[in-house]
Amino acid sequence: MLPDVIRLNREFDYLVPVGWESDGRADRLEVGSMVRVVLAGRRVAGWITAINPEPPPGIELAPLAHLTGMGPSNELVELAEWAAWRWAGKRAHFLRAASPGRVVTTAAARSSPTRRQLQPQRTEMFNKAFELGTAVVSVPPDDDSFALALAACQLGDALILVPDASHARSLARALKRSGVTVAAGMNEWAKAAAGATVVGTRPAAWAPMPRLAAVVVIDEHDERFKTQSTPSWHARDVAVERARRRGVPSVMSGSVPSLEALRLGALLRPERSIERAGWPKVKVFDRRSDDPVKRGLFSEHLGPLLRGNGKVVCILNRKGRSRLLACAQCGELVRSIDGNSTMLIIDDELRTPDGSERRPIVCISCGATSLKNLRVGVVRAAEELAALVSEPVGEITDKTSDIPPQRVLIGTEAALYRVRSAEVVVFLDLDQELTAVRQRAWEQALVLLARAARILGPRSGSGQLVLQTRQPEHEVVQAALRGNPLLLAVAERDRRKSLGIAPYGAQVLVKGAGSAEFMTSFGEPEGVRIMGSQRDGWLLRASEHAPILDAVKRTRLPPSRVRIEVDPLRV
DNA sequence: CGGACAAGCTGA
DNA sequence: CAGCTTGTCCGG
Repeated sequence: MLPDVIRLNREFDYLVPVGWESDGRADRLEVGSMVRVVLAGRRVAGWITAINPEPPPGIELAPLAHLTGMGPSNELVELAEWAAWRWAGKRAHFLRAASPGRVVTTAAARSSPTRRQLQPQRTEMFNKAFELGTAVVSVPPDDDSFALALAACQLGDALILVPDASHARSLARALKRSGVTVAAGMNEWAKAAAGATVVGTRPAAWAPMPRLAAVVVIDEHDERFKTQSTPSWHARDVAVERARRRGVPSVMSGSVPSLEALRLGALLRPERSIERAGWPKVKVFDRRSDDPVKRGLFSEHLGPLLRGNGKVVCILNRKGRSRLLACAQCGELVRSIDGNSTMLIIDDELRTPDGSERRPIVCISCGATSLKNLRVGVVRAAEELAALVSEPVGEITDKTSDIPPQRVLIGTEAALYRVRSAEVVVFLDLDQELTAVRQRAWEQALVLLARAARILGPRSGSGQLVLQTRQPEHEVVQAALRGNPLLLAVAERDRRKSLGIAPYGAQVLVKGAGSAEFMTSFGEPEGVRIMGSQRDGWLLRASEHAPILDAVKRTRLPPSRVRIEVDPLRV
């Protein structure tokens, strides 16, 4: 058995108490069962990881103290071992994730609803996706994913992951109406353990699925699938690996296919005309061509557009503190030579955040020496916007619970998740998203645009997406403009390949008080590049995960804290 | 992780 | 040398 003690991370052998044979407990005991034992004088919880192992010689075994209840299946115990390797965590972390929240002694009886004849909405594309084994399907931004989920259910019990709890609820309800037996994520663990289709968010990747027949990951690009705390595992990757091991198909869907997904499976996309029709009309306002004197947060073309009748949502993300500089003369953003990072004024010169490039304070496109700071607070922006449209403006942030009644709203990206529909969505400062210091900044920017597209509706409707930017030629802008998310994927792939970052290379960050000690024990394994002291830690790089993760697994953990982050979003 | 026990430090 | 702190080892 493996104790539920993270630092311990070692298995111990115990005897099955004699009494358990007669009262049936021995029959319920299997790999994954949750038990309590006495270890070094104290009672600890843990999981059975092997039955009848060869105990080490010369040790007198103690009996198990208590059979708590059901736990992860044998299959999930093995998957937990893989995940512990993949994200440099401990098995106990993942076994916890795969265990029921409350004690479960027996699986619920499998309810067999009158399996109404399903109305198959199986489109050609989804069908083909399941035949491929592992596939990515590109869907329009406003796709509700019901058809894909239903197609999966027709193969048998399906594991269906969505990023959002309310989406999970509505999808579960819709599937039930179609006659599918559904368990709601880990909350209905016992029901899932009896055999059901599971619909849930990130934790549901670990739901018990005795008759798993297919895996579906909806909006696979969504960052909510990745945990914030260490080990920060990704539910999409867990679910796809789970399907692969089980030999069942997995299909990932989304309107902005991630490179990770494209690496895992083959891409299926609708005809271009259909794909394009799913995105709204897009207007791009090039801020560089605005009157340099009056240039504020709003393009001069914006006023007439916003004074109409429909609902308007303006997005101004305050997230991140990075300032953005532009030439006061020509409006060009101050960027590095390769254009990939923005520059800031440090010690009276321009520098990239990593310090690799520096130059005097001069605009490279026009030679002017006066720059201006583009950052504007959202409160101020709301006032200016109210003046522009001559009516009150409502504000939405991540703390807003009720949507303000005003016709015109301004807010952070949270607004895109609150508002259901709108006539116009304006990204007041798209450049802020495009230049954010995150590895997936571009992908995330397009995800936001897709989110906006969802509330605006398809091209055939009246919704309009407005982008204010100084980089109208940027792939993110072009992808939205043409309703072709793959335009960005292609550009991103080339960029990441050349930088050697995920999924075309592995990066592991080692931080914390014990990191120096850890690195001594880690050594210098073949195929791993060790980049010295990044801030307070080390960055390990390799062309793939295995050389780093195998070595991490072999490395002894020092007593003081070490934080190991696999494929960090910020480096 | 947390307990056990050993080696090291302090003060009378 | 008791009494306490700090370090290292180990659990079935």
